Amino acid sequence: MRWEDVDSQICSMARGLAIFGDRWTLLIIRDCFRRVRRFSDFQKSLGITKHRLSDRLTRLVEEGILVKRAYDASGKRFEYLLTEKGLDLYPVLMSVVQWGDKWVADADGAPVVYTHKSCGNYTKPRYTCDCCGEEIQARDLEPEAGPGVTNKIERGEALN
Amino acid sequence: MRWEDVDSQICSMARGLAIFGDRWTLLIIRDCFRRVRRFSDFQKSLGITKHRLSDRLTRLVEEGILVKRAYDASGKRFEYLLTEKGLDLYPVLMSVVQWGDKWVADADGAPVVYTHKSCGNYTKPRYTCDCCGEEIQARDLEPEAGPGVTNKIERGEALN
DNA sequence: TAATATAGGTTCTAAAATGGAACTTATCAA
DNA sequence: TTGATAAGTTCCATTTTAGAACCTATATTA
Repeated sequence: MRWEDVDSQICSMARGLAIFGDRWTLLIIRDCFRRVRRFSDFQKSLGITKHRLSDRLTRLVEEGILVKRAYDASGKRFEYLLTEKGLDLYPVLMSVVQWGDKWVADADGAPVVYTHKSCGNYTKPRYTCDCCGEEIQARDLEPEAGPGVTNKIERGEALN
Repeated sequence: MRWEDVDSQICSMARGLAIFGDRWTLLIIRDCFRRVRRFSDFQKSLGITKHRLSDRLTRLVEEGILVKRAYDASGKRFEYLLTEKGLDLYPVLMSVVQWGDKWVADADGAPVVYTHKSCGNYTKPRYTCDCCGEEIQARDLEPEAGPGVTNKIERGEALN
């Protein structure tokens, strides 16, 4: 199977990764969360080639994760901003950061720490159950076919 | 910059993505969480070529995310299992799944739903502050240089 | 016992993606 | 008026990927 066809699966991970699961894309989005907005600033920050950057930004705009907006009167210089769809990727980034802090940071510790503005404390966000508030790990969950699958079966559709 | 050099940054995201931020790798890990263990089963499930799969599995073993273990007496057939380092990637996968359920699932809804075993309810895990329990979004956090940066500055080291 | 299937790969080739450098076009600043 | 900056595009060499064929060892079937 070609990578470009992975999004044909009925799988939210496959469809998400088809958009941002390749080289550079999530690092570009990381920079967006750090308020990097302009082509040349992405390039300096990432060390990516202009060609690659141009390609990735275009795709992220097509996918509705970024919007491209002129930032000066000439209308020829642009900035790239996260949409709501893009902002919703925050948990993805934070979970990568937390994994990295634990497993691949050097001995000094985490490069960045976070204060939770509303409670004023340093925080290490956790994944918790929205019912009972307990922390969630793989073994705590029991997966089961959801409507995205069962509805299709009821209608007698193939699941590819 | 070459992709293979991104892990030289003092950035937990860059270092994490240097390991699993390329095509296929996170989908292989997804399969591990679904209890896929054998070479041929990964191949059927993913539709990836054998060459690519072999390459990715080898790297994941080198990185300590999977272990390779013989599963029969001959010692010539193997299974790949998540280590603790690999199991810790669960929040990364779940956050991708949840983003995908919201933004790229088709109209029927989520392909998979999850029951929290200990409380018995369907759950959509959330990112919450480990101090106050509130849900966390990008705008709720104030990032700041952590020990991984400040210690190096104190010692007068360059930050590359 | 011979033939076939299965598991877990490796090798080969063509096509696609990437990295690096040079070039373009338009504004801006001295 | 000259040079710098921004936001790209074009070209080419190198790397990565997809697809198919091949290989080796064990297990199963005829």
